[in-house]
Amino acid sequence: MNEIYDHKATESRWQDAWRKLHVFEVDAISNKPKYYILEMFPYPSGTIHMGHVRNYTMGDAMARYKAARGFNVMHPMGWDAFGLPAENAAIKHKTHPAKWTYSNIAYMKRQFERMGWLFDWRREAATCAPDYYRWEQLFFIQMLEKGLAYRKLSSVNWCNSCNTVLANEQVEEGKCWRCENDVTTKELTQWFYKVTAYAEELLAGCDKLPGWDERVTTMQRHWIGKSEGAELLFEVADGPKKGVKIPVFTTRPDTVGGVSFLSLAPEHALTLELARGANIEARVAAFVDKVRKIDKIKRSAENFEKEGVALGAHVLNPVTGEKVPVFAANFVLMDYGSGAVMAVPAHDVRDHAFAKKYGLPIKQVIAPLLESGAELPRPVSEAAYTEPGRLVNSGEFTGLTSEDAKRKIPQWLEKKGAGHPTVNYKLRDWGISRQRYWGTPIPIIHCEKCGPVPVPKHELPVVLPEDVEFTGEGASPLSKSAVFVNVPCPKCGALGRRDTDTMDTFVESSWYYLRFCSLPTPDKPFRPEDVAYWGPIDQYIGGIEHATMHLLYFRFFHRVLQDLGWIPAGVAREPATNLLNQGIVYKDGAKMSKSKGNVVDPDSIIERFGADTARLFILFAAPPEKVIEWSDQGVEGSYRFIGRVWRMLQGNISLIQDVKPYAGQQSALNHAEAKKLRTKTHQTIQKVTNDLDHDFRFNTAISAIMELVNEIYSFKVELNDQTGREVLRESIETVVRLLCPFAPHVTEELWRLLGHDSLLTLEKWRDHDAQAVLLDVITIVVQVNGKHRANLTISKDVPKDEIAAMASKDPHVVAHLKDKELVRTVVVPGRLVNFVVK
RNA sequence: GCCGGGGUGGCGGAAUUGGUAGACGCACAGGACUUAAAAUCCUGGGCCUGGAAACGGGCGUAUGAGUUCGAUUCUCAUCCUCGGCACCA
Repeated sequence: MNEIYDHKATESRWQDAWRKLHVFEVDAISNKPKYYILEMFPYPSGTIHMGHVRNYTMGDAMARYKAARGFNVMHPMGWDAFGLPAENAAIKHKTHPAKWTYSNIAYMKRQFERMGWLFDWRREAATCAPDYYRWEQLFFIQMLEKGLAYRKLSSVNWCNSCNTVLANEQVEEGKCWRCENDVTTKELTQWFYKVTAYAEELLAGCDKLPGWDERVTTMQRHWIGKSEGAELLFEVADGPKKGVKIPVFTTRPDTVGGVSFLSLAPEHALTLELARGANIEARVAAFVDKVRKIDKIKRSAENFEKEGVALGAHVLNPVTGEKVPVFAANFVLMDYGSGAVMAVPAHDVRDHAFAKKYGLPIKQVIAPLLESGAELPRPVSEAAYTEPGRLVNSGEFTGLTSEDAKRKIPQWLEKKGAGHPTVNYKLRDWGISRQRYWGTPIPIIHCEKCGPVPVPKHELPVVLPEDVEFTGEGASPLSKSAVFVNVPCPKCGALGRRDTDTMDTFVESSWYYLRFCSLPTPDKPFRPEDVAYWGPIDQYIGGIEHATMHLLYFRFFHRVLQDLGWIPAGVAREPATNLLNQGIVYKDGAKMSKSKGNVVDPDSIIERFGADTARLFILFAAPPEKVIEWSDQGVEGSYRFIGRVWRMLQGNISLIQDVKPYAGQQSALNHAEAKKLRTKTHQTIQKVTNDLDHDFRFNTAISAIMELVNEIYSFKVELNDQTGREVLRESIETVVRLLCPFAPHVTEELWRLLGHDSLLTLEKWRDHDAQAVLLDVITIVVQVNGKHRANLTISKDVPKDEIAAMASKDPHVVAHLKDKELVRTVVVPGRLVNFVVK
């Protein structure tokens, strides 16, 4: 008997076996149902961290389970290999980003193997390979042709530390998502992907994703930010721009009667125009200049002091015909709606503050609909009343409810050509240009005569040049490669200049799941028939931090590629059916991070306790979507459990090695202890199966197996008890089988010690025996007035009406029923009896 | 401010969706084995309380109400907490 389990030798031996047998290599031909499981691929930073351990252990456990359940499981892996850290490392170590990246990939791939994670490595892809990004360049050109990619000068988010532009999604609380540097704004000409073209569809799709974490769909709904309202036209009444109509967007067209001024964004094209020639022109110009100098991020903070300046001009209220002044105001955003807002101080908090500050009229047009007895809100002269209500002081619309007026006023204006109902979104187009080297080159040549010209498709890929120096200074590193930059215009042949920006790395991760569907295909990004077979992803797993970044982009890209014809029309419109967002790994109350110095290195855990221990701990410590607080003692507990399972088999091997697992009927067992153990065994199968089928409750699945192990420890059997030994063997084999997805190495070894020649990883799952899970003796809870007073152990066959009679005889119950009047008896079959007394 | 989660022992967490609250694990305590320790195996435990013990009694799932024979679970209010968005007109 071998008391000590040698995790090091055992784990590497089985990893070798799995590799040699290519166990997780699958093809798109099978009579089994397909199951595409994918974890968000990692950035090859150098070594794996605990977040990876959690993410990929969950994926691996699911993949192993689903394969055992008879699915044709595709579980691929690759590398999100472009990005800034490679460039920074290049600057620091005087090496090339590619060299750094590929050596990291090699190391991390070994770590993946050491964790026992099984993938179909034939499908591996690194996004920094020209064979990968060339397709992205083609998609770019096709999107350009369809108007889904375009270039514009705009004010963009800029990170001074990363020296590059950031998408809106990459700015978190005014800071860079990567380096946490304060983000500033810059005016730059950039390439954009037109996500807004899909705004409505992406929003509607959120309702059709029942398999997604609701936190994510909620965040995406908010991010898309749909507002229904109206566009109203205010005509300029005086000055040089008399007659020009200024559109404003409002969600409250019912309040239009209360407009007492119009506010324009300082950047609005009309702001300076309207003031032209008036004696206040200089003041307005100074104000605009001042506001522009303040960073947009700071300016858009809610508590930023509201300021404005009158432009001298007036506009006509399209409903009342009233003449109201126009202001420039620092809180009006140029990039939402039309950059102009109708101000209704009586019913909007910001307008109210502004009107108070500048002494502008506050006209009430909405009166609260008060239920009797309700308190009157403060008068509008003191505070804005922002709730809906009934219209007052609104001419022919007086008396309508807000709800009716919101519909009727835009309709009425539409007939007069002064407005119409409309919808606005907060979602902005995705700025994809990055002023960095280590990314996909944007396949464009700028020509003085022809403008931006796409690189002809047959010339793709535009490969990243090698002769680039990494200094960390100045503009795009690519601009320093003369060979790269100076090329003839594909249209006119004159000397042009390549675009020296690269694409946001989120573009690569927007379609890698499609690439994985095919084995490497030199002439295509992927084969449509493979995508038709494997798509969509059945189970996607990754961190919630991507809720409004990657998870939004890849929903967009999936639709674009389907509309471009790359994805067959029959494939679902959503890329992933189910999404699990694993929680973060914490230590000492904070997310593990190098800067906080609270990182636990997975290698050290593998070394000391083995991969199975690491896997078991990370799955057992908390439900998948919750934060895990790292606990060294918890890890030791998982380690102990593996040892306990090992000894359980070692200690019983002489009793079970020459018998088969019990294969008879449950009813044929007459030994009470054996019967009990077998019931527990099959209940455990049922419980674990159920936990894995519903939301992957790994933690409770593992605790159920622990219970079974405890039960086996207390089961005693004699050598001459053949049936008892068979039941014991069945139980022990069950533990090994059920534990395999979580702790595959030790269970593979135990399977071999049980005398099997097969790989446990390739063995089928077991179904529970429906007869065995039924208890023939059940415990009924007996309550008096809802208080637990006794337990009644009876045969499951006792008829309902006899149960109460039996329960009432229990001495404890008798004591509580004494001298009381029995009002009612509640009997829940199989569960409880409750005597209600007075 | 708005939206969405969530408050259960010393800790991580269970509880078949209304039916024995605290499974399983950690930590702790006691015992066995050992010259000893480690490891291992066994036992114990929500809190208060009566009893030498066997065995009872009361209170308990953030707080307060409500529905119900019965509430961690449903309803309302309050407090706290985490996450997201945030001058979006």
